[in-house]
Amino acid sequence: MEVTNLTGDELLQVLATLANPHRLRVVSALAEERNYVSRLARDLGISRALLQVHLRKLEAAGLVSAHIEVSEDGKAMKFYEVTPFALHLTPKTIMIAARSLGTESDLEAGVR
Amino acid sequence: MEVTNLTGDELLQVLATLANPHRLRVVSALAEERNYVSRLARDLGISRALLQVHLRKLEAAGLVSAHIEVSEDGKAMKFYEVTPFALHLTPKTIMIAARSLGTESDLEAGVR
DNA sequence: TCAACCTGCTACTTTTTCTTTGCAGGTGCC
DNA sequence: GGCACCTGCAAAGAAAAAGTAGCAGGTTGA
Repeated sequence: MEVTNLTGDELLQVLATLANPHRLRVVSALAEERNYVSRLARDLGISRALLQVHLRKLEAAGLVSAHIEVSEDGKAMKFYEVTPFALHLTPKTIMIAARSLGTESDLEAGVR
Repeated sequence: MEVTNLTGDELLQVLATLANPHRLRVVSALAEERNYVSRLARDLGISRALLQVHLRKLEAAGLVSAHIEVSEDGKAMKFYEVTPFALHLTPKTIMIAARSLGTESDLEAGVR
């Protein structure tokens, strides 16, 4: 995942997703080891409901991925892990991404 | 400006600042050429008041800098330019930054 | 059956961010 | 003086994001 491969809107989504302390901690925790929702919530000291909201956003931005796994004792557990990504943000890379910002959407959105 | 040199809170501020289409466009425009407020607002097609708000945020995050310049005809103009920055965002760099997240602030904020 | 785990969702409130509006100051030129 | 530029700020309304609470489902094992 490279910044030069992202459209402006995608970059925007990734930035907005990372711009949150909880989600930064989630990425950090998952970078150390994959984990399942309930345990991750306990580790981070936040409610499961809140964690789920953040995980959904991270997944939507493509920063983490999940899959169900059934433990030995039959519990269905959802394991999350980080997507290996590398965003190189510089004025120049932002310039490139910004070219494809909202362009089509502007037209669709009925600015006329 | 390197991500590994930033505290978690500083990284958070930079991310939150960049996570906005207007501000992304501003950085992009200033990456091409420095500019003064009124003209930049016209170029981007947004109001001057709105631009000023965004410029303040960008400046607070250290992404742009400004200085007053007096034109030949005596007008005081505020020129902005981008700060050369390079943020390399990967799960690992985020892990490092996340260690210093909210720690002191938590104590200050009266969690005691 | 009940407890202790696992998952999911959504309606609602609170908080934060964004944007507009309107006012203030200044200069030079016709 | 009036107009065309330049700057600045802050209150207030509108929109988006964050967080909570409460409900649903499932499994194993005592």
